[in-house]
Parts: sequence; C-alpha cells; structure tokens
Amino acid sequence: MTLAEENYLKAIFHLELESAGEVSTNAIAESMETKPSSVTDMVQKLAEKKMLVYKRYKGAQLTESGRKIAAGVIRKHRLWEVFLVEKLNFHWDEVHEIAEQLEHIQSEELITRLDQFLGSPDFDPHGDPIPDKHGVLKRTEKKLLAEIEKNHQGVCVGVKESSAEFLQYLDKKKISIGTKITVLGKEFFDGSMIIQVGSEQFFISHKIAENLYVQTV
Amino acid sequence: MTLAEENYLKAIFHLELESAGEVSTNAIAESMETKPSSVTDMVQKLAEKKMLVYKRYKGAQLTESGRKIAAGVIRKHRLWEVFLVEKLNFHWDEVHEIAEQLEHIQSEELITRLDQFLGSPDFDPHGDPIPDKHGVLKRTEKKLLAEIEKNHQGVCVGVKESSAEFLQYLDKKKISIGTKITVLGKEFFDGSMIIQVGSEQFFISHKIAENLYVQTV
DNA sequence: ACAAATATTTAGCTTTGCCTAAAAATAATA
DNA sequence: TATTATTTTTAGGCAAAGCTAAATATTTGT
Ligand SMILES: [Mn+2]
Ligand SMILES: [Mn+2]
Ligand SMILES: [Mn+2]
Ligand SMILES: [Mn+2]
Repeated sequence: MTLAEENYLKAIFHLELESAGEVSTNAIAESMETKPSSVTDMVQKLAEKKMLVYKRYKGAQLTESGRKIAAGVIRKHRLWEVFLVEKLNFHWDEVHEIAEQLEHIQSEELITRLDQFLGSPDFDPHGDPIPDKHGVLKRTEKKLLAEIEKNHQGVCVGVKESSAEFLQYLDKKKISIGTKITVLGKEFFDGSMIIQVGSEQFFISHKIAENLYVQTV
Repeated sequence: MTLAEENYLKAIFHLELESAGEVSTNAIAESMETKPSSVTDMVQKLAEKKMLVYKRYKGAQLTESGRKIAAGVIRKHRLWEVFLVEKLNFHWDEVHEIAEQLEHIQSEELITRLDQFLGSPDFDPHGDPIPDKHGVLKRTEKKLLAEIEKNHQGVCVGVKESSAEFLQYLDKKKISIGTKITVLGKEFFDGSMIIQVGSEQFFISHKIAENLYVQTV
C-alpha cells in the first residue's frame, strides 16, 4: 500500500462509521480535500486491488482486507499520538499532524513494541479507541454532550473534532478527558447550553456541544 | 524537501566524508542503488535549488544549505535509532530500515523533544556521532581495527558497515560497542588477524577488520 | 414525466522520480 | 597521439497521483 492508498482507505473507513452503506465520491473528496475526479481514479484502483467494492455512480464500500488495512493505519496513528503526549509531553492539540506522518511507517514489530512500551493503551489522547492488532475497534457507549438533558451530567470521554482550535477552546474552559460536566440549561431554539465545569458555569454553543463526547454516570 | 531529495542529499553527504572533492554521478548512483541517468536528473534539480553545486561531467558538491539539510536527516536517523534500541529494546541490527523511514518525519519540535527524551545522546547504537541541531558533526579520533599493530589494543567504538549480517557476526563473536580487542597476530599477505576478545581468541578476515572502528587507549 | 440541478466519470495534462537506449564527453591505453 | 573504454548526459517513456474541463448519470422539483 502506498501512502496515498492508505490515506484513502482510512478516510473511507471513517466515513463508513459516520453513516452506513456506500461512501460517495464527493464525501471522500471533501474529507480528503481533493477533487472528485481524483477520487474516482483512486477508488477504481483500490477496487482492482480488492480493497473495496465500487459501483459506478453508487459509491465505495471497504472489503475485509481494506477495513483491516485502514484499522491498522488508525491503530498506528493513535498509538503514536499516545507516545507523543505521554512520553514526549506534547499537548493534545499538537500531535495530529505529526501522527499523520508517523501512521505510515511500515513495521509490524515497531508497532508491537511501541504498544507494549506505552502499556497497551485503549484510547488515544482525544478519547478515540485504539483498534487492536486484528483491527477490531471496541465500541463504547458514549454520547454527544448535545444529547444530554437539562440537569443531567456526564464525564468528558472524547472529542469528535480534534482540530487545534477546538482543543484549545476546551483547554481555556478547563475541559479535558475525565472532566465532569453538568447541563444547567438548554435552549431549544439553537441547541446552546449553560454548563457547569468545576466551579465555573458558562454558555456553550450547539457546535461545541455536538463535538464533545460524554459518558453518563 | 521531498523524501527523494532528502535521500540524495544524505547520500552525497556521506560520500563527501569518504573522499573530499566532487562526488561523481556513478558513486551516487551506486550508493543509492539507482541509475546514473536518474542521478543526473536529480542532481540538476538540487543544483537549481541551491542545495549543491554541479558541474557537468565533474560531479556535485553540497552547499551550506544542502549540508545542513543532510545533517538534519542524519541527526533524525540516528536519534530514532537510539530510541528504537534504548526505549523499544530493538537489537542494533534491526533498526536501520525503520530509521530510514522515520528520518523523513517533518517536525522540528518532535526532534527537539525526542532528543531531550533520550538524554541528548552523542552517538547512535552503531557508534556513529549524532549531529547537533545546527548540523555540526563532532569528529572523534577513531581508527579502523585493520590499522592496529600486533600486540596493541583498542576499544570498539563503532562499525563502518552496519548491515544486519555484519552486526550479527559481531554478536556471535561477542563484540559490541565498548568491547576491548587485542591484536595478537596480523598476516601481511591478506590483512587477516588473530584477535583476543574477552577470554576468547580467534581469526578475523581483513574485511572484518576494516569495518570495525576502535579507539586506542 | 421532463427540465434543471447535482453528482460522477472520462479525457487529457502536469509533476515527480525513475528507467532504457543512444549520444557525447572524458579517461585510459596501446 | 589515436583509439578504445568508461563515465556522464540527453532523449524519450512510464507509473503514481493529482488537476481542469467536458461528457454522462442520477436526483430533484415542477
Ligand atoms: Mn489524530
Ligand atoms: Mn486522536
Ligand atoms: Mn542506520
Ligand atoms: Mn546507525
């Protein structure tokens, strides 16, 4: 697998999680910041390699092999992110770009040993689950903060977006993984909320609330 | 700099250390396991980018910028090798291929932190010096075992070749960095030697002796 | 059901890095 | 010095991965 092929498989894997069924050419193009015509080319090549099944004008769906490779890349990405944060003391908003590069390093043994060195972590610094060596992703029952009702609470277990801007916003608000959040008020019109974090209470927009994963206790 | 460009600069850097003056197209091609015509192409491109000066039919010579980039890649390669051996417990004959990939990861900050994490090592697992962040390589006075006279001794401080085969041979003979070696006999005809390592004494060929660096005490 | 809008694919080009075969320059040798 | 031999460059091509513009399909709205 080339670097480009791995990136396509990874993107399709993520898109399949978001919504079942075939993944459209346009959706792939958007998520990879490339043109639909480029996607068609690559998707045809990956179909020939049996990494996915592709039906003209319908979309792509990963095969077992394709899914395995994608999960392997994601496993590497997330393990490296743990390394960067836990061992090199990077902040969680600084690691994604570097992991985008490290995820393509080819060596089974390296990942086996890295995993061991890190104590076989289950989650990356953004709360995302790390696939096991067979590509199996354990599903956790987490929900978006936006789904929490007034006067209920949850513990932050991850972020949906992990852009530096969003993560820095969370830092400013003292929200990180493990933080307890209570919904004090919820506006039906725009989905905005008043929440309590520690001793502070403040307003957050719907956009924030639907990018934060919590687990109810 | 692309991956290919970095590899060319690195190869030329190493060749310049071996013998001063311009580096020939053929020498580069051989060391990179590619064809001379490909080298001509790349060398012309690197000359346009001011990474080296190139005179047709004469060869290439790195500029200050080129040398700096090459040293940076070598610094990364060697730091990663230290990481693999010291932290992930790889054996010294297993790390080169992986470091060939890791050396191209782009992030100043990553290398700064990795260096710190490793305790700013001066040498890699093969005894090669690690350039500092400005690309400066400190020269150490080491000689080849082949240059040591009968009845003299030295401490192994590095290897010239670092192929897995050679390193495994050294393991078998219990030679590693720090090992004391005494030359008991030397055959002028073929440069072979009888040496003492610990309590064992045995025969080594000239090829072995000229790939092992020692420091005389 | 048909026209308009949208999504997707195809055709044709570009760049990077490599290759082979042929031409040109330099080095070696008789 | 003249002729080989070797080294290096040039010319012409190829595969990967991208792009734009044009052609087709599909979907949507009336
Ligand atoms: Mn990431
Ligand atoms: Mn992550
Ligand atoms: Mn190495
Ligand atoms: Mn080394």
